[in-house]
Amino acid sequence: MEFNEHKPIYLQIADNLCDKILSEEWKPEDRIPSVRELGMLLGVNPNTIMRAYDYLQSYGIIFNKRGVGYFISKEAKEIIISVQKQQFIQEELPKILKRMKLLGINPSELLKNNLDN
Amino acid sequence: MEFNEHKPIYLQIADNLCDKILSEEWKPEDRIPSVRELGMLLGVNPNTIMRAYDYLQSYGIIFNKRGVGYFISKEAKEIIISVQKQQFIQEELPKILKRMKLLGINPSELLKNNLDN
Amino acid sequence: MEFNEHKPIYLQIADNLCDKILSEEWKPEDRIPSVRELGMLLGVNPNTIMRAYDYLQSYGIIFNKRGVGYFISKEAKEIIISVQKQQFIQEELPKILKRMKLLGINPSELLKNNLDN
Amino acid sequence: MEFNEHKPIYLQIADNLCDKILSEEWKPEDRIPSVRELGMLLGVNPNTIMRAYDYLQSYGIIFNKRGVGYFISKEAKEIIISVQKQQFIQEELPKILKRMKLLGINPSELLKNNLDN
DNA sequence: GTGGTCTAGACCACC
DNA sequence: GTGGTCTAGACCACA
Repeated sequence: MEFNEHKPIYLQIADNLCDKILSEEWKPEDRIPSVRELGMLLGVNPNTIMRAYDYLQSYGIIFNKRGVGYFISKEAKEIIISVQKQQFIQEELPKILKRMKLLGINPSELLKNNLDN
Repeated sequence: MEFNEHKPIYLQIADNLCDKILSEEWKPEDRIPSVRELGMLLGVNPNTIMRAYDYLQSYGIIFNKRGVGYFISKEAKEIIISVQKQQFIQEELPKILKRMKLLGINPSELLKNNLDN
Repeated sequence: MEFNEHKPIYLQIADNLCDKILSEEWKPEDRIPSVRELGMLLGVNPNTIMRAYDYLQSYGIIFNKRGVGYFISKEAKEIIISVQKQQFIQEELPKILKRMKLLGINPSELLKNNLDN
Repeated sequence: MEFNEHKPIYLQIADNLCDKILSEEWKPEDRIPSVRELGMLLGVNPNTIMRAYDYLQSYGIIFNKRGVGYFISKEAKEIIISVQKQQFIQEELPKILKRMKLLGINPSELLKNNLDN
């Protein structure tokens, strides 16, 4: 895994996990790697992994069984979608459309070329 | 003006000015507010405004008359468009579309509801 | 059984057993569940149950017959009361009252509504 | 400030700040000490202070002005009271009363001796 | 100056 | 073995 320059690593790790949940690579009740394991794997300090897990737990996306590890929660996928979808549609989309308008980019035309991806 | 959590304030201020240039609220040769004025207005440290102006000046979007103030350059609009357009299409758009896919948002449908804005 | 966030599970299990002794759901000479049984029942590692039993045994609340199991001791109830009562009154109560004061909760009023439980 | 053995330092620091807000030693819009300052003052690592501040910010009790510092939010007091009061009454109080009953402590009598504090 | 992130490494309680 | 907390110290971007 390679990290983007300007976004905190722990958030990138969290996002990555969310993507894997959305794509169902990780499913509810799955145990995710321990902070140490994943730290080794990614070449990152366990504390940083911890922070990512903390972040996800605060949203109810993962949960902890004490002394055992972290697990994907049952509602993980719905939570992620609802949080991100709402944020995307209410906050980001208007900005994007406004910006396209200012830049003179026509959304409809654009889509013709990009929908195949 | 409200500031986004994770983006530097000076960039947000610069973006805001660009938007006003694109929408022709500011036109070539217009004098923009002094660093102090704008700082007061936005409740922001003048140094931060300075940084935004520096940034815009480095792109040739605004220029400085010593002892007088900052002004919009003649080519401001074209510069902004050329820079932002290619960045938008090449870097941001793919990410946006990928994300919409993951979230199960259909771009074409979305547009029907949003084109009126 | 659900476990509190910040208190060790083994202590919560021990407390729970004490409550059952105080309420006489468990009586002297009763045999309590084996470590394995209770572990299964609570979805908890048997070691954790063991630790709870060890803890209670160290206070003389339960005792072990080798190869047979754990049993409630004759003096269990008195021991629990004497230990917990003084700890409650000397240590916890002052904190509780102080906190209620800060939160603007009036102890006397509260009791009127709660004494029926 | 002295720290309790078994509760995380960062939470004790957060609680302490809450107490000061409740008692109006700190008021809305006040700037609280920087993480470094308070770290020095308490003989604690700045990271630990940071964690306490993070925690409080997540409840909206304090907020950050970037590059400037942390400030008490307008609603700080109400937030603290509502959070703690609800937790106290709904979660802790029933346990306390149940425990007193089991231990044979009479709430009404107790109050007579303690209300003077 | 401020906070924010990250590392390396330690120690601890708990399972 | 697991997570959780803490320290010391570094580096960075931002105001």
